[in-house]
Amino acid sequence: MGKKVRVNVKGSPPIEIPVQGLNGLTALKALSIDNMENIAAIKINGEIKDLPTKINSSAELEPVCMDSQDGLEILRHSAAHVMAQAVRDLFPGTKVTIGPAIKGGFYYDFDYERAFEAKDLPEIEKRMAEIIEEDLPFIRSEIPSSEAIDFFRSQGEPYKVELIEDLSEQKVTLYRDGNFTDLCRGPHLPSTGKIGAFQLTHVAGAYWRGDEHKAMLSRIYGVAFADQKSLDAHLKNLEEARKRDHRVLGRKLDLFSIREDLGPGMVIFHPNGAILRHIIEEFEIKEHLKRGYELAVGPQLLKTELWKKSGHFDHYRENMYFTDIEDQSYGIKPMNCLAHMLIYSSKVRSYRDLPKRYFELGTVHRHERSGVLHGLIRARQFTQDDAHILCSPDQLKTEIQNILDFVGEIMAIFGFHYDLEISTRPKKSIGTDEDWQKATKALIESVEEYNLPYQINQGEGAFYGPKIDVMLEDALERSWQCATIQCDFALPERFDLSYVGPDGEKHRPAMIHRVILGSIERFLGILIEHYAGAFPLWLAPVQAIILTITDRNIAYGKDLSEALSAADFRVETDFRNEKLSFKVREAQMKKIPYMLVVGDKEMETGSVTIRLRDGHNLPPVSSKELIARIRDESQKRR
RNA sequence: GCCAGCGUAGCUCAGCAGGCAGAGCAACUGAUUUGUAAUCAGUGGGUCGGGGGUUCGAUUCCCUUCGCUGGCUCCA
Repeated sequence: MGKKVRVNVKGSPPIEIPVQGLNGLTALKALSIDNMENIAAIKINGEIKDLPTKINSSAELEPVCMDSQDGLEILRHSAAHVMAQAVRDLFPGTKVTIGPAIKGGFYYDFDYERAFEAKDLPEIEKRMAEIIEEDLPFIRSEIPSSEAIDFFRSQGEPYKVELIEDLSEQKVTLYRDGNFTDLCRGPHLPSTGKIGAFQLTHVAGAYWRGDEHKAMLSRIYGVAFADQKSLDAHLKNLEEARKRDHRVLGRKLDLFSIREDLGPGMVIFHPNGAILRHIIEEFEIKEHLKRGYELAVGPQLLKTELWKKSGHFDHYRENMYFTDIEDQSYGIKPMNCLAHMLIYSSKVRSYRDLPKRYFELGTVHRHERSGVLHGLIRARQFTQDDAHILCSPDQLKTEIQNILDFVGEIMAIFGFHYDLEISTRPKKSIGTDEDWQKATKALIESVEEYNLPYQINQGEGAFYGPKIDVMLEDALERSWQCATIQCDFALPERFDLSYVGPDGEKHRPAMIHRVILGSIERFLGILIEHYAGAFPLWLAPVQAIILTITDRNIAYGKDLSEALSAADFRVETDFRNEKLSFKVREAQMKKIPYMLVVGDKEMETGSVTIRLRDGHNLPPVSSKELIARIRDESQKRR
C-alpha cells in the first residue's frame, strides 16, 4: 500500500487517498465534485494551478469554475494562446509576442510582414474553432531558460527570446498544445476544447513593450466565455453601452458639437449643453465657497517669461500654444496655477492666513496629440474646477484629507464609484528628492488613514510633484482621470513664495494643485454616459414639457408654463397641432423628466396630468402640487 | 504622433467589376384639432471631406492631405 495524503475541498472534511497518480483532476473526482465540465483549474492551498497538477502532500483544494473571475481569466488566456496558434498556422513567418487576458477579454500582439486587418479575423476564427474542436490538451513543462532560448531562437521567435532573457530566471515554463509551444506562466485550461465560446472583436496597433520607440506590432482583441449564452449577453451589453456614447447622445440631445472646420478638440456647447454645464459650475462654486475656498480669475495669456520661470516652458512646451504680439511672446495657459501664485505673492502672508485656497473655473488649452482626442472626454480646450492651496507643511495632510472628503461627497451626489491611483516621481521632473519623498509620503498616508484602496503608478507623477488621481469609468468601462490631488514643493520655491511664521521668520509654504471634477468637459462626457442622457431633474436641460391635446388648451398651457418658469424651472411647451402620442414620443426621445399633459379634462378641474420619463402616469395634480413635487425632487438632486 | 479602418443630404445609412447620386428620419408647404413612443399628401435639399493623378469619363481606381473611429504612446 502506497503513501496516502489527506485532501479536502475548502470548507468540507478531508478524505485520505493514495498519493499514487494523484493530481488536481483525480482528487476532485475522488472528492465527488460534480459538474467537472465547468472546472477551469484548481486552487491548491489557495494557489491557482492547472487541473492536472500533481498533488504530493496533504492539501486544501478548491475548484475554479469557468464562470468565476479566475476561471474566465484562465479561459481567456487559453483563448489568446489558441489565437496565436491559429495566426501562426495561417500566416507563416508571424512572430508572436505577448497575449494576456484583460478586463473583458484578451489580446495577442503579433509581428507580421503587414498589419492584420478586420477582414483577417473570420479566417483566424475559423482556424481557432478547428483547434478548439480538436480538443488538444495543454501540456505544461518546465525547462532551463538556456534551453528555452535555444528553442525559441530555432523557432524564429526573437520576442520570446528577449522575454526570457529579461526574466533572468533559471527555469521557465512552457505550454504546448498540438504543434504550438508558448512561453507562459499559466495556468491554462486542461484542453482547447474547454473554450466554450469566443469572438475576435477588433485589431489595433500596439508598440512592443508599450514603448513608442520600439516596433509597432499588430494586436488582435477577442472575448471568450464558457458558453455561447454568456458571450451573446456580453455582446448585447456592449451594444447597449455603445448607445450611451456621449458623442452619440451629445448630438441626439443637442448638447454639443465638435467640428472639423472650427478645429479638432474644440467643443461648441449648444444651449442644452451650455445650461447643463452652467448648473454644474454654479453648484461647484457654491460647494467651494462653503468649504473655505476663495474665487480667483486669471488671464488666458501669460508672458512666456513667466512660463519659463515656472518650468512649464521646459517641461510642458510641446503641449502649449504660443503667440507673439509686439515682439513679446505669450503662452496660452495649459494650467491655472501661475495666476494663483501671483495672487499669493501680491502681499506679505502670515501663518495666520494659511491655508489660502484659490478656486477658479479655469479654461485651459493643451495641444493634445491628434490620435488621442475623444469627444468631450479628451479635448484641446477644457475648463478645470481648479484650486491651489497654499499651506504650511504641517497643514498638508489635513488639506489632502479635506479634499478626499470633498471628492467623496461630490461623487456620491452623482452616484459614481471611483478608484484611486497614486503616481510617483517621473524621470522628467523638477525639485529635490527629499521634497518628492515628503510629498509622496503625505499623499500615501492621507489615503491610508482613510482606509481607501489605491494603486501605485511608479514614475507617473506630474513634473512638479506626486499625485492622487481619482479614476471614473465611461460606458465602455474605460478608465479616465477626473479628480486629482497634486503636491508641489517646486513652484513655491521658483516663485519664492513665503509666509511669516510665529517666529517672525519667513517660511516656504507647501502647495496642492487639485481638481474635483477635473475637466468639466470630461466630467460631462462621463456623466452623459453614466445617466445614458436621462439626467436627474436638477441637471436636466429641460425639466418639463407641456403637451396640449388641442388648440383649445393652449392658453391654459401657457399659464402653467409661466407658473413653472416663475418657480425657476426650465420648461418647454409643445402646442403644435399634432397627436399626443407624437408629442410624447418626441419628449421621450429628448429624455425630458416631466411630460405635462393638458387637455379639456385638466382645464375643467384646474389640474395637470404627469407622465414620467419611465412611462408611468401619475394622477392629475394642481400646478401648486406639481411645483412642490418637482422642487423637492430637484433639491434632493436625484 | 504611431498602426488599422472609415469620411455619400441636417441625422442614420444604401449605391459604385468606372457611365446622369438614392432611401428612411429631419426640414419646408398643405390638409388633419387629435388623450400617452411616429396622421396623410406634396416640396426642397449633395462640390460623394479637400487637393492632385489615371481615364473619353472618377463618388467608385491610385497618390496626398484633413478629419473621425478603435487601440498604442501621452494625458484632465
